[in-house]
Amino acid sequence: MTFSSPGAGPLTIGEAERHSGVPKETLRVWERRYGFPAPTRDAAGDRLYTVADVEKLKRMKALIDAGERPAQLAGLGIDELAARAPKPAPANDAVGEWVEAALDRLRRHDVDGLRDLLQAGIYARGLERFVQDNVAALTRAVGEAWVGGRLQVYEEHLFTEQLVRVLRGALDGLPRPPAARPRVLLTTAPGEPHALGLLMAECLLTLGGARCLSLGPETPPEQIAGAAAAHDADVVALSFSGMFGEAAARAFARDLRGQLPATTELWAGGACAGLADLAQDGVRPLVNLADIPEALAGWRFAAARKER
Amino acid sequence: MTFSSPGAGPLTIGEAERHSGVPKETLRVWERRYGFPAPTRDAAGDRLYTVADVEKLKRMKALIDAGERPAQLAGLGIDELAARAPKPAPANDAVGEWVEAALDRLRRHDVDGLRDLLQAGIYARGLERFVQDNVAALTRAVGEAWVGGRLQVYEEHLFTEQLVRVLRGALDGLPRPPAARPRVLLTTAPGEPHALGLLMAECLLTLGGARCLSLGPETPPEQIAGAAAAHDADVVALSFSGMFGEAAARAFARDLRGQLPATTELWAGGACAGLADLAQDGVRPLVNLADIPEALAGWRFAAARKER
DNA sequence: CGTGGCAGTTTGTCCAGGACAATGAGCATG
DNA sequence: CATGCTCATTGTCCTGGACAAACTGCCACG
Repeated sequence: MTFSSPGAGPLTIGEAERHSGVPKETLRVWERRYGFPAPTRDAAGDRLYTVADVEKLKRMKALIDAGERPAQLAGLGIDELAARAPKPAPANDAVGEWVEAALDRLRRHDVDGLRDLLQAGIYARGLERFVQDNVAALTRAVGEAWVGGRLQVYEEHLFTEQLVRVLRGALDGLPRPPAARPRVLLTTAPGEPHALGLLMAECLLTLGGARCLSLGPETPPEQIAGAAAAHDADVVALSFSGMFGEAAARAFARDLRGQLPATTELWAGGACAGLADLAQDGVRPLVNLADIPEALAGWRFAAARKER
Repeated sequence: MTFSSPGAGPLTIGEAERHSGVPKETLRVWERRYGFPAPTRDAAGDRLYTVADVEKLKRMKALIDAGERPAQLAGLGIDELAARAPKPAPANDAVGEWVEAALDRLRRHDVDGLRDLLQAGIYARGLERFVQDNVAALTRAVGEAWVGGRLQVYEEHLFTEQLVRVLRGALDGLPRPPAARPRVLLTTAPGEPHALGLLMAECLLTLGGARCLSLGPETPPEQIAGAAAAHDADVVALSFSGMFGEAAARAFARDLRGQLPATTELWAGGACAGLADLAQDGVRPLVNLADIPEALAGWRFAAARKER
């Protein structure tokens, strides 16, 4: 594995895969079919991608994950791709203005100001509404700004870091009675590194009186099943971001469902498309964050009926 | 992408890659050269790996990352692989006993007890010595226990999660004067998802009076350079875990060094082998955590001399 | 007019078997 | 003992083809 110089010089296919998220096989087949990317070759005949190639690949992947088709996208320029990005909704209400203020501080690199604004949001609206409204709107806005090329990658990293910090701090302040029910095991599938959704869910679940245990991201299914058994979990909750493939999410959830005892519920939430269809497979889809309190109430109702 | 059923049934080569961490190309070439793994085929001729194959692959990868060679390992059984794992050092001193106590709670799934023990360690020894001695020894012990098959993957996840929680909490309690110097930008290279080392470094740096800004893991080099410029960083600090390749680490550090202004120092720490050689490339290697206060003092000395 | 099934197209993943550059090991020489 | 050289080991990349799953558009039917 050589890292070459992704900043100035050309990247190998492996580096292009890591930086863009598009697998090697797919890069080669796109080249064959659509003529993009069209990398030069080094002395050994290995492909060399430019930074601009990788930048365009990232945009393409974001749009494909949002439902577009590669054949339509490959011929477009980088600015035309940005034009296809979903338009940022105008800021009309209070949350919208708050989101704009946060984005503004992010763009001006005012890290402390951003953190203060996040923290102030919690105090002003309470943690539950903050997570459900402000955080949800803000992460969407940041994602859209990134796809549209109005935000650097490092600015997104910075944003995530500050949000994690504030949410973790809030979570530490909540009471966590050890005997609370349901006991919820939180994690993501392998290949899904985004842990922010997990943290948001943990906030709402803990607020709702559940006992949360987070494994962090990327736990293999048999390990999830093992952990659920060891910790006597009533519910396993998964988070799938919008970047995660629909088919992969369904296959993973179905597989995990098969490995869990029938008495353990499986919940799945996040921005991933087609989540609602999971209901057929014995998985409870949480299409938006407001479904979490509902799901908790549902579990408690069922548990109470079983008691009798 | 199908996820199949890694718990019960056979896995495709892509799933085997995701679950074992060994790339597809390497799986095929190992099969050709060493005869392991020897997957069956489905009707279409695609490889089908068993769960046992993947389990052995995980162990092999762990040992290879620790310096063993694949040709020696491929012929061994799963128990012989476990026997090759480094022996856990006997617990003689106070830290050793504390580590044993923590491992014990982890194995008994006493999450609250583990967190209390971690927290108590901070109070008893102070954050600086806690991070330098206890956390360093504990993470090493957990890594060894995992390679030796004495710890499940999910137990390791659980451990990391609790440690992150406690360290983040401690960090929130530290004063962070906005004007403090040096200003340190923290992150890892793409392909290095482990953020624990980053968090430990952030603790020690903040204790040492530096102003830290963490980007979280996996920031591309040009983005690091951009962030360093935007935030007027005096130092960029990278963390490379033991899983990260030596050559890749060097190439990445050298590349980044070239993109940073000469007045910005570049520090690199972590368990990655061959880190010390980076000194030739204008990178300051931090071979163990105790080097961090030293590096800070060195920067302050140089900065003071420049003032005059 | 809506709905379900069917053929055609698009798309991602996998295969074989060869090649090569970088790393590490073993050995000879100063 | 240190340094340099050669050889074996190892991971990554190549080509060009194949195929199954998902999605499209179309038509017939209720």
